[in-house]
Amino acid sequence: MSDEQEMVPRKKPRQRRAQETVEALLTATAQLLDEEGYEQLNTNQIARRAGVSIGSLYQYYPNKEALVFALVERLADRQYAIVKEKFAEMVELPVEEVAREIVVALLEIRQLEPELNRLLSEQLPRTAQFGKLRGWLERLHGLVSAELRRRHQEIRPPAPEIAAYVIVYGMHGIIEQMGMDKEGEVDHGQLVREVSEMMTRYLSKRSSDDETNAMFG
Amino acid sequence: MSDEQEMVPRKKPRQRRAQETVEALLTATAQLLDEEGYEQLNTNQIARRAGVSIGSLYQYYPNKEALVFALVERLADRQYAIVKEKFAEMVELPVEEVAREIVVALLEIRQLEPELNRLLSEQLPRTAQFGKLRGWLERLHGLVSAELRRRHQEIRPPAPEIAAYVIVYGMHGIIEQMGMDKEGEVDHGQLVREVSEMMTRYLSKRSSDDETNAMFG
Amino acid sequence: MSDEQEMVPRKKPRQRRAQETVEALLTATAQLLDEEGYEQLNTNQIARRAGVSIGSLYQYYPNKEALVFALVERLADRQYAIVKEKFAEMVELPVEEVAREIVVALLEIRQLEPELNRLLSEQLPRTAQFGKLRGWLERLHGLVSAELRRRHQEIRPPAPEIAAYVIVYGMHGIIEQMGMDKEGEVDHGQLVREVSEMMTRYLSKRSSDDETNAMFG
Amino acid sequence: MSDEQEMVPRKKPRQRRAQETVEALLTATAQLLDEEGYEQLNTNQIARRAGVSIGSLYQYYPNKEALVFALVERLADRQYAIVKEKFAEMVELPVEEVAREIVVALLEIRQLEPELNRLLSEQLPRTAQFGKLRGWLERLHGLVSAELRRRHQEIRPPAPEIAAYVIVYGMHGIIEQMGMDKEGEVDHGQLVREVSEMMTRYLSKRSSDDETNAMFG
DNA sequence: CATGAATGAGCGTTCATTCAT
DNA sequence: CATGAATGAACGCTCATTCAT
Repeated sequence: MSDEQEMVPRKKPRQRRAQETVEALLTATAQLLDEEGYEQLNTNQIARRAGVSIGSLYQYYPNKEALVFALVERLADRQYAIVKEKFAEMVELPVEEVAREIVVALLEIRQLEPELNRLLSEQLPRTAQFGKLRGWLERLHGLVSAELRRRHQEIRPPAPEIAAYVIVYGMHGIIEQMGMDKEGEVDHGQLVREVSEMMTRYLSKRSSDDETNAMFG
Repeated sequence: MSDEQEMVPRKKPRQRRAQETVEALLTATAQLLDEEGYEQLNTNQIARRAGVSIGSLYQYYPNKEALVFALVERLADRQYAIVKEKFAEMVELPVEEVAREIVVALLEIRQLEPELNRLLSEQLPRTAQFGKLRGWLERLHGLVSAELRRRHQEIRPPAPEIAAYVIVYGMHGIIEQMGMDKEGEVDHGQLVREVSEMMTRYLSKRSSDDETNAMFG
Repeated sequence: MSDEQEMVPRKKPRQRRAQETVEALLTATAQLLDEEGYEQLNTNQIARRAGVSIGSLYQYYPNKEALVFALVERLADRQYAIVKEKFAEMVELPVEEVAREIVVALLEIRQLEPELNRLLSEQLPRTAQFGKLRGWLERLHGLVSAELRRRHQEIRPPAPEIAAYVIVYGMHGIIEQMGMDKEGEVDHGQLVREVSEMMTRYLSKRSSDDETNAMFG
Repeated sequence: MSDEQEMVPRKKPRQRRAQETVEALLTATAQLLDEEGYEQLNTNQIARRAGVSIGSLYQYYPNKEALVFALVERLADRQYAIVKEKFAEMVELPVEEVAREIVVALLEIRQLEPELNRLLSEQLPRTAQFGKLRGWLERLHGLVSAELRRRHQEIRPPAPEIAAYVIVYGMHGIIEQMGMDKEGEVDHGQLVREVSEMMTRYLSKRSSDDETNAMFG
């Protein structure tokens, strides 16, 4: 249906003025995506808002998908870069702080561009063409799996992939909802503490291995 | 642009033949939503696929949003009905089993119509117009909050709303990802056990009350 | 480049008013082809001239090629029908009258719709997509070959295919030019006589077989 | 729309590098005319194929018509030059050889650049703007008329203009079709002999002067 | 009520052409 | 003179919607 080629920019901007044109197009795309939604988004409108002729738009992007894809790609790449960096700093920390660090890192990432994040996850279909939007979660899952495997003696959960899955996608569900909350509806500070607590408890060897029986002794 | 009125069917089908027409339209809508995506969806195509004239389609639905909205509404209502029923059964159970029951209930709900669920959460924007798609989560959050408040003496977390938030949206994040997993990629049985463990531990009074500091003494 | 499908009408007009729409479109196509040329021809203009909405045009024809193709096809079919009929009448005639009859028939055919004929052969590219425009000449070549073979004892030329080729395409070249002549530039009556003479002489067994030597004894 | 001025190159290339640019543009034009057809032809594409910037193209030609016109003009001029030369050699020959010589000359001309010839007569509209493409035929008609008038005592046909018309356009029709034949479909050697025979017989005083009636006594 | 022909606003996209660098 | 970024008129075509039959 939509070739890989259709997602790819048509030509790289070489001159500075071309770079500015591209920047204006992406900014306008983000704005209109917010105001109108993905479906109503259209190239004529984007060009007008960007103060650029429709012809120039088509010099650089073959269609609106490609523009949105560029937005997604930029964001995903920046977010994954941050995740990787955080993980490098994490190797030295005790496991209980790791849990909290992941929570904080995911929040920070979301805060990097909260509007764009909200926008893209609200408006875009979660289809293959925008896989990168969620794709960085898979990469994060890989990192967390590896880290948990490295620390398997310090933690409880048997299979690192499963534990990482629960942590990454569970936290993502919470954070995504936080991104949709209206101001003051929920206390995000408290939420962060509770999410950390949940993750820490989940990873902890303490408590009991035989779960509920021991829980309420 | 999308008034509340625009979402509402034009008239209720009274005769049986009319009921069949509506059914055919909704089935065709679901099929084409899957095959083409929300954006490409169009009324002429839906009518053709349903074996119904375009004029007849407009007898029952004023536009394509209304068709999709009907799909969403049906599903959301059926899902919330199940949730309420489960909760009625839950009041008698010990708290640790409540956690597990919620997990199981959410999975069951997702399994009710897994394809339609995947379809709708993949293809539709998460905007106000399709709020019902996520809206039942809010209602679930209300139910869980109430239940946790009722049991606040049995559990650890201080604020029931916060705890319910963490549980509901965390689990939803995990289950949504499970819905996207390819066959055999992850062991869903193990996942269910681990998610239950996580929720149970999170609610448990044991371990530490003063959070992580006390956890690893 | 251009699929066979692209040439084919989208749907057959069933109702009378649809038939009128199609007729108006083809008439407008012919007019504008004359006024503007094939390259400048465009669907919006055709629809406007036909007094029909652009949407209706696209209900019946997928693009301008298909419209022009329909024009070509109609003409080619009518012309070939005439040729076949003429040939049926010709079987009884002596060979020298056959030559004249072919000349007259080709002229009549051209006179059937002289403007449309001029138009199409002036404006259209002689590519595969409009092959039918010249295609009927091939069919005519087949008929003439067969007739000459049937009469091979009455005529001179050794190979009927070659003779038919010379006659058909030679005459076509002359008639095509006649179609382009401005009024009064050349005496078409005289031309017809001379062309007949040429063809008759060409087919005749008389004169000499060893050509030029005997010609001017 | 297409002023005479629009057909004319903007400036003559003086330096050698400029001459190469023009050459590259015309070569690219011919290639793309073949690959895409006249309608799809466009200046951006021509410039790209020629390895020249679009700005440079517009230094030399004001539009795509001018490029194609240049191609036509070159060919027409070269072809007419050959015709004139042939005719100069022809004045001494006996009339029967003249007929054969014209056939041979027309074939040679067509063979001069068979691809370009096929291309241009296939792809271009036969309208005033490319009149030169057929225009040399008119000039040829003039030459043949004059030659036949000069020799009117040696030949049969009453009016030299009519005879020249029949000969020139008849032969052109045959030769044009030969240019479209697929390899091996028809024996071109035999065709040339038969065409010569036809023309010779047509011009010959023998046989009958009073046309067909006398032919088969 | 069902049908499907007709409508036309409006988005998608191209490409001839200009002009600052 | 060459370059190629930018322009925007204008054509291609779809699809939601209406309405006569």
